[in-house]
Amino acid sequence: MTLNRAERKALTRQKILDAAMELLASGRGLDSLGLREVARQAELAAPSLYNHFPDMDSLGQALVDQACFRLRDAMRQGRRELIVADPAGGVRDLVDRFLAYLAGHEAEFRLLVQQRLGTSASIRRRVHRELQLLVEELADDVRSVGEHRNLPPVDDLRAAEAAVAVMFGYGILALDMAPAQRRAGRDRVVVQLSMVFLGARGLLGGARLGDVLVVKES
Amino acid sequence: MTLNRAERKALTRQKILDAAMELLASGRGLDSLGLREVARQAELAAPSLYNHFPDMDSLGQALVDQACFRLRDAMRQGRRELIVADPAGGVRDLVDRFLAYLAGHEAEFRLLVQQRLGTSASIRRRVHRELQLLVEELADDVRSVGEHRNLPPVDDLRAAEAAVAVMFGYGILALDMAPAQRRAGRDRVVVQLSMVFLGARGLLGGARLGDVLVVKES
DNA sequence: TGTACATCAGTGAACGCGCGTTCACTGATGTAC
DNA sequence: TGTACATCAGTGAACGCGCGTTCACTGATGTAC
Repeated sequence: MTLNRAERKALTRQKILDAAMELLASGRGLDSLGLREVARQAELAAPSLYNHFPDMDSLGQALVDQACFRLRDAMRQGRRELIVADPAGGVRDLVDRFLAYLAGHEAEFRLLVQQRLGTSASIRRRVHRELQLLVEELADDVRSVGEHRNLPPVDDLRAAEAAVAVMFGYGILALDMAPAQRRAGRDRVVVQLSMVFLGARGLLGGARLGDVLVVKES
Repeated sequence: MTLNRAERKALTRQKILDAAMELLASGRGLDSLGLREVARQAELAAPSLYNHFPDMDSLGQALVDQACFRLRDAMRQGRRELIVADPAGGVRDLVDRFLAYLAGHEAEFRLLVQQRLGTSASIRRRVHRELQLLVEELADDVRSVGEHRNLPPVDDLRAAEAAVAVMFGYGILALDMAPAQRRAGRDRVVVQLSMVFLGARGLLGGARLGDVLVVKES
């Protein structure tokens, strides 16, 4: 396992990214990271960072890219397992996947959510695009459930958007919770996503707000 | 209109807060604001700030307090007008109030949302408490609609939470939109809130995900 | 395989700069008599 | 009302500090022959 120059360089680059994530893990914001501070954490001389990133902004970009990649990777694990056979189980599974991601990638989640409102327009767009992909994948799942069960169609994109908003909203609160408390919130999110998906079917079925909905006899 | 010393001091304090908000309005984060920078914007000498705030953290607290106050103030305007007579109109009205708030208080909204994930635990709690109050007021409205129309009860707190999550999620996206585009998104949010509230009724009516809901004949 | 040269990731010293904070001071406002 | 003193919001100069960045340099790795 003797490495050539390019491989060593890639390792150092990753060491820098890891060092920056460690600093972010303490709750800091991307804007407040200093070059010297990251270098210190990575056990490198400050000027060395210039061999890998022209400035702190592009380091930030790289961090966000990495976090985006890992979010989608995590949310894809085990997708579409139960949902067709058991929509309610599918929602629970979705929430559990999200909670598992959150438990394992807290700092990255915080980074992504923070950067939806960050200073850099390009990073904001990057994160929004990533979340849009998440929404679209979820919408696909919603649609395929409906098709396999011969349910009336549904505005799946809107429903998926709302579902992601609910999950992320809970994720933000969960960052300040102890693990047990987090798990206790699971049912709450499951209920809220159920509201969204049930309501989405009802809405395209012609219901209006204020109507009483009942299960259709089949 | 000759002012005494305390009144002048209060004015200067507000001038400092306004200066800080102006800096934040350009998209900057609270952490990155410097004391000298704020002093410059407020047209004061740097040490003057110490006469009003012991440090930058407490200036941040004051900014967040102000933003919290204005958010609830704005969201209360015209509350409960239409909702009892016309639930769908009530949702539209809710969304419009939120969009009006957003249009008029962009920097404050950004500040609040950023600080849900900020460095200061006390500020995070402050914002979360404020949003919780917003949720509870909305839940009250949802409940009163149900009561006046003899609808089955509903998990109004959960529904209101989901609704606020959806609105805020849209608000974040809207910060990067032109005004016309923002208004165009109104219907999308209205649809999503309708999903939530309709689904909430269905859910407590015993429906499960995957069921088809129809309007109950009365 | 051996040798001479090129590349380039990482270094330590140095720079100028703006930061937060302190201090003694100013002068207008407020208070006591 | 007038006078003497106290208060205190705001100031300008000065401090030490860590920052981002530049530079010439080192020495291991890679390449050409």
